Amino acid sequence: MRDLARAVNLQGGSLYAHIDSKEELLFELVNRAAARFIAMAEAVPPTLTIRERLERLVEGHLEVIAEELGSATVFFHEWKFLSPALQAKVKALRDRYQAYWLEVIGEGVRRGELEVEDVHTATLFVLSALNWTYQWYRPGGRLSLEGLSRQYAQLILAALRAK
Amino acid sequence: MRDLARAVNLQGGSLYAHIDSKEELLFELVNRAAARFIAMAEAVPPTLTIRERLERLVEGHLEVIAEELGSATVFFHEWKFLSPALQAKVKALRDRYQAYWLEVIGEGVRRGELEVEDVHTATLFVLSALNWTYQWYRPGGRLSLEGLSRQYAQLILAALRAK
DNA sequence: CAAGGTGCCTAACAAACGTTCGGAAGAACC
DNA sequence: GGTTCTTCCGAACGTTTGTTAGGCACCTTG
Repeated sequence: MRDLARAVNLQGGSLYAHIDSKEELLFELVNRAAARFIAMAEAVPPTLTIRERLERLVEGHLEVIAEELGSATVFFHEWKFLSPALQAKVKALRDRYQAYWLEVIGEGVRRGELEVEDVHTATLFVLSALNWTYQWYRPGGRLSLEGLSRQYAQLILAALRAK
Repeated sequence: MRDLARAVNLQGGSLYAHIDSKEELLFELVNRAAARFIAMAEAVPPTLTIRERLERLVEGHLEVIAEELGSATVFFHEWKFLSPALQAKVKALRDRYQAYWLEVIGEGVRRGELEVEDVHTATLFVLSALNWTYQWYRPGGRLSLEGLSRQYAQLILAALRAK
């Protein structure tokens, strides 16, 4: 907390004029990150083809991670340290986001545009590959965000056997 | 440290009859996990087909994660908190493991059995998908380890456009 | 101008942290 | 049989942790 305070030019105790607890702060951060993922996903028009929707989702997901690498790291790691009540709230958002992906992939399979053995496992596979990028992707690195998005979309569409 | 001590029926201070520091303990754990991944990979006979080698690597990777979910979690998260010197040692092992995967995938591409735009990105993609499983896979869950391995191998081979 | 509110400080709190130390009890070795 | 070694305890150390409290300076509002 004293580190956070210093980062905004305050003394440790002064933070508590603005927040109630460290946990509230953590929740706020994690919650905002989750909300960004959902907002991104729900902004993708369902009228597009499955392929296009997936491409947009991949790009959007990687964009959110890239734009706030710091928050993303906290988002993926520290939500476990929230109280059960707050943890449940975050989990609800996460599930909603995952359900969105599942829905898109499921719809693709139903239309015969994708082909996977199990939609649930396939969804987890895709999100796993995307989530882990926060571990190694660094803006300004060898790979641009656009390049990464394009290649990842390609790999994911191939994995889902897109026609 | 007091928690760790209690887990082996000792008092906090008594641990220090056996170890030098908390960091040494963390390094030991992280190092062993890394070694397990490498040992698994290097036990896969290079005489097999590319497809078989990848299937074995996928299964092996998921097995290591599943067998020590706790260690895996620490391995993936806490290595960042080691001193630069120890961090470098771990990083060397991790790079060696990644290089092994890169070599197999690269060889597959060279032989025309796989087809990817960039071998390096494809390797990161595959390892990303595999690594993240520690976040959600739980033994005894909906999906058996065998089922998961088989499906993941299938998804990965499709992503790499295996012939 | 008085009154209240806001924003921040310094100081302190209790608890938890990693670690050290002296000593006690038992096992192993000459 | 005495000595050394090992294993562990209990207590303490200095630091860091999240958080609270009292007070000062400033701004806003009646």
